[in-house]
This record gives sequence, structure tokens and C-alpha cells, in this order.
Amino acid sequence: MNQEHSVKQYRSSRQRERLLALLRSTNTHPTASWLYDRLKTEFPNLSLGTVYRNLSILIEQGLVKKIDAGSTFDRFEAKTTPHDHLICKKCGKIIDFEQRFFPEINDEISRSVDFYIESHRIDFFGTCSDCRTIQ
Amino acid sequence: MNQEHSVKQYRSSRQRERLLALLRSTNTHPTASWLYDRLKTEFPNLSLGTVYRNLSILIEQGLVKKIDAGSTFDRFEAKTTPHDHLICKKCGKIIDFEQRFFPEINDEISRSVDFYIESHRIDFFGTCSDCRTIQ
DNA sequence: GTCCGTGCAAAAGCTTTGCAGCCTT
DNA sequence: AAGGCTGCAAAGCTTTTGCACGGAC
Repeated sequence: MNQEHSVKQYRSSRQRERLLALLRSTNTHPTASWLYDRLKTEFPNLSLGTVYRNLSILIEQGLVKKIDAGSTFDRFEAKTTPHDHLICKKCGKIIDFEQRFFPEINDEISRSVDFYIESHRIDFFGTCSDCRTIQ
Repeated sequence: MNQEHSVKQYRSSRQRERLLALLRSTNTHPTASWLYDRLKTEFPNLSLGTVYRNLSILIEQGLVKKIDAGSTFDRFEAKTTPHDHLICKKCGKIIDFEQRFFPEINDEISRSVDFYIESHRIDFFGTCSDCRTIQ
């Protein structure tokens, strides 16, 4: 057993299965509360605590990522392929942006500074097309 | 008067002056609470609300930026020159990283997608040298 | 004299956690 | 049968806000 990276064993649960499925079915980068509301129709007694606990397990398993979009609340995504985000400062919408710059950037910088880099995030802030047309 | 970007007038206050000076004197990317504790020696009756209110004014004035480092609390910096961040996942330390990739990246992408980009952030996550030696 | 900034305290908002019972293994 | 997972509720933490007073202009 590797003490540092011992992988915790989890039992399966319908709530967590459906939570992951729900996250995978959308590209809207939901909040915990949105996920809760949606799942509530399927699990009438669902609690928000369960949503948070399962999100945290899925994150630990690497199946879900937390997105810091500068709001007071977190957003989540189940997309595993590397991509960047366009974040609208007016409506908060997050759009995935496939074109990824510098896929090799992590190693490159790790070599140049005394810091071991595992990952990076690139977020662009501005105004989405919807918010520009409304103006 | 430009309605969209009308600049609000603020009176000066010693608390805000000293807050900005404190932020400018450090490269540690402090939390609101750290700033509060430090300023408290100078203003014994200082309140945390005042710190938050002034931080928000300084941010509006473009003198301070909020940093989302993936914690439950925000960090702040008064550095105005463009730079990226190295964020240690173990101790939470944030290190400024001068080498900036793609200074022209905003315009470049704005032209390729239907999204007007004003700014971007690039954050690298990993382990700092201190945390690696301790291991 | 105005009215913005402050201190104080309470509230707000998102997230975490303790506990008893249920479900997976 | 053991122990993780759930629902419920309470607590936790950071940040925001209402109010009356004091200070900037």
C-alpha cells in the first residue's frame, strides 16, 4: 500500500451514479444547487449534503472537476479532456474552449522554476455573444 | 458622463490608504483576515467589514485584484503588471510568475470565437520547493 | 452641512459535518 | 455482519449588509 496515495475504496450508490450521469449529460457547468434540484425529482429525499459529499468523492476519483469562476459558489464539470474556459462576466456563463495552448507548458515551466507543476488552468473573462446583443 | 463606466468618486480614508500600502508591501497574496490582523495594530477598532468594503473599492479602481486559488477564501494582490501564478496545492502558497505566455492571446481568441475577451488568468498548480523538501 | 466611510453586530450564502439508520459488499 | 452512504439538521466560515456615528470635503 502506498501511504501517500492510497486509493480509498468506495461503495457504489445510485445517488452518485446518477449525479455523475447528470454532470456528463450537460455542458452547462452546473452548481451544486442546480444538480440537487435536478436529482431531487429522482430522489425526493435527496439532501444537499449528499450532493456535496458525492461531488467531493467524484473529484477525488478524478471524474469531476471544480471550476472557480469568480462567483461566490462553485461550478462543476465532468469533462475530462483538457480544455480552457470562456467565462462571461455579465451572466456567469461558462463556455468550453477546445483550442488549448501550450499542451507542454507544465513541463516547460517546471524545468525553469523551482516548482513542480502538475496542472494548469487558463480562463478567459469577457462578454458572451448573448450578453453583447442584449447590451 | 459615460453611463456604463462612470467612475464613482470616493473620499480618502486612512484605513483604505494603509490597506493599499500594506498590500503593496508584500508579495504573499494575503487573505482579508491577514490584512485585518495586520491593520488592527494600527487601527485597534478596525472591523473586518471595513477591510472587505475597501478591498472591493480598490478592486473597482483597478488597484487590487482578487485571486481565486481554489480555497474557501479569497486572496488579494496589489500587483498591477501582468503575471501568472504558481499555486502550491499542499500549503496554498502563491508565487508570482513573471514569464507570461501569449500576451496577445486575448485578441487572438476574440477573433476566433464569438466571445469578447477582456482578460485572462493562467494558474499553475503543483508543489512548491518548500513542500517538496519536507515531503 | 453633506453624505461617505467606519465600527459593530447581525445576516447571508455556500459548504461541511455529526448522527442514527439504511444499503452495499 | 461491517461499515460506507444517506437524510436531516445544525454548525462553520467567509463575505455582505443595516444602522448610527464620526470624519472628509
